[in-house]
Amino acid sequence: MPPEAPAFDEVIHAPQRLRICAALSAAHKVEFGFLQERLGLSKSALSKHLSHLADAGYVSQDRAVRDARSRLWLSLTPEGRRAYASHVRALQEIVGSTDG
Amino acid sequence: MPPEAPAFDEVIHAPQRLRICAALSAAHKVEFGFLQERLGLSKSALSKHLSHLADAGYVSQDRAVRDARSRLWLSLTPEGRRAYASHVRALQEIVGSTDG
DNA sequence: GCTACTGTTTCCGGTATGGAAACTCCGTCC
DNA sequence: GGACGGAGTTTCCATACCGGAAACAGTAGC
Repeated sequence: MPPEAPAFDEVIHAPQRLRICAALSAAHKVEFGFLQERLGLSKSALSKHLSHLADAGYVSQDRAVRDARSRLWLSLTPEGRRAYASHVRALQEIVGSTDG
Repeated sequence: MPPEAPAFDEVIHAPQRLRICAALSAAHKVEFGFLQERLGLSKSALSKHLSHLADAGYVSQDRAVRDARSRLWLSLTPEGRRAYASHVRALQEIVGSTDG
């Protein structure tokens, strides 16, 4: 199966969501609190970004108990992985030969 | 001189401005009309984005006559090139090992 | 001066963004 | 079971961004 054409995705492109997707793409699951601390976001801001990504079908949520507390675990859906990879390709296409 | 640390730049990151910077980085000078057609932007939108970049010191403007018309030529300032390259590095750092 | 073309600025409506605070849920503990 | 506290969510609000349309300004040529 050939890779689909790069597609610039405004939902993913927003700075914080790009970071969120990058973090999620590097792992199977990531805890809400870990993301929050890593990105330096408030709970409400992170929650809103995650809702945004979930509405797009890019992120799925799971609850699990750790340290006697229910916690939220996030992961990219297959569609989310595709969209993220596609967006990264779109970025690479835009910056082209730019020598970072 | 070692390359400066990657710096994520919100001014550059906006989708259209990222494209503008990419286009400018690939050439010495680019005509307003060429940019407009290439990016599919309205005159006002492009003008505003260029003002934004110029305010940040990233873009310089030059007027020259071609075909009996005064036209605007745009180019990245040295600072603009640095900031753009730095932003691209920041993006690469974020997406990390993502296989585009 | 008048016209035509190149950009710029203003006006306006729609939307994104983020912090603070109120609120919901749920597991723990007594 | 009821109180407590942590984990996220939603609401409220204020700010900023964004883009189209239209009015405006500057310049070249007649």
